[in-house]
Amino acid sequence: MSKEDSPEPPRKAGRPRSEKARAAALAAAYAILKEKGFARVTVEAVASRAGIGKPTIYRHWANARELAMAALMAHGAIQPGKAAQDTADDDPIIALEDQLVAMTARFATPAGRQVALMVAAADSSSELTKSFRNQVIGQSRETARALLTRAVETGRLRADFDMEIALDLLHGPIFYRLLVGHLPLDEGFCRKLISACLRGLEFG
Amino acid sequence: MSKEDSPEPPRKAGRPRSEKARAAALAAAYAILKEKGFARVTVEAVASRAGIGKPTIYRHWANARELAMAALMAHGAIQPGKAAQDTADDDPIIALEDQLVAMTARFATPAGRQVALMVAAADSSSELTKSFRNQVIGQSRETARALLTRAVETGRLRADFDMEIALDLLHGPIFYRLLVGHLPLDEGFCRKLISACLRGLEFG
DNA sequence: TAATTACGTTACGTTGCGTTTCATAATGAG
DNA sequence: CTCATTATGAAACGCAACGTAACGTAATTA
Repeated sequence: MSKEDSPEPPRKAGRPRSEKARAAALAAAYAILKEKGFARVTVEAVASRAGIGKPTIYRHWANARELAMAALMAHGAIQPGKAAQDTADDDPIIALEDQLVAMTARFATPAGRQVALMVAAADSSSELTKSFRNQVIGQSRETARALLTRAVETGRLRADFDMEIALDLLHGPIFYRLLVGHLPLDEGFCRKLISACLRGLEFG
Repeated sequence: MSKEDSPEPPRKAGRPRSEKARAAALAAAYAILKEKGFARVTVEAVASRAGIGKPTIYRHWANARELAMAALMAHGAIQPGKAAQDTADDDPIIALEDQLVAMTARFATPAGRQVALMVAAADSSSELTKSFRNQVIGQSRETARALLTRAVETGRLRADFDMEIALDLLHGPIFYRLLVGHLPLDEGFCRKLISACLRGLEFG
């Protein structure tokens, strides 16, 4: 259920799309992305570097932003790091902390900030955008959701909170500091944030 | 202490900058911003509409983004709404709720989303960006900070939390939903968010 | 073999950028 | 008053990238 990419290849008439050209475009886009940043991933630069034609790129993606998102997804540069699950302590709370700290560290870089910005600025109506959003933010949410659920089941947390709100509570402030940049986004902040989420501001 | 705009006008030699041209640019930029959105605020469009020259615009602002930010600030389109303070209940917690709900309502629009996106995407090294950020997010934070402080003083909240963390806890998730758009950003969310912040996820 | 579709190349028109040049206008200094 | 200084609007520039169209060619199905 994880890969229903092509239910069936209906094999139309005519010359098939070149998978080689597609892969070359993704590779070139990813290379430019890493070397020169998001703004330099232009259709013309990718076409030139990949040795393919511009029209071919437009046959596969709507514009350079979508191509950049596709390149990031294709190269798995957004994966939440399975290390989080390896490090998973018996205590789901500690595991949650570790996972959020790791996620923060991955995003608190110029490249990570660009990825977050791409999510924020992307055209919401595009299917590719939705996939990208799911990879960038959905993954971390699902991991956190599982840990919170386990924490509730083992009696470490109350059970009467709204799960989506809780996830926003944990992730929102990180995203906020990352993009607004009003205050530093470091591990100390991340840990204090989690602590505050758990304890709340009121008297117990 | 609120307007130390020009400590002194050092009156250099030569023709002075045309305040009329400056105002025309800001007005035209704001009009285009409202009518056609942020992306259409180009230096050429503003110059044409304002009846001024492109070089004049570049003499005042570094690029179209900064001009757009300046236009928004000049027209006070970002003010936090003093209504929040008027509505201020005796109970600072209720006042805080009202203020955050009002802020959310203002931002949960296409225009508000654009403003948030401008903050996120702006060049952090620019002074104008910092001013803009202060107007967009600083204002609401200061209001919330005052209310939280009052709530602590009147014994409604614990006093051992980190104020900046608390402010991020309240604002971050709103900003997050606004820009990521994974789930709706409405008043119900806003109120549940505040409730969760106050209570925390742990047992009391 | 014919129809169909994608390929890479090349070229096109468009938009917007940021800069330069120009003659002209407005100010302060001498 | 005259001069140096600086800003103005107008026009034009070269640059980059956009997205599209026109080719002739290659690959595939019917």
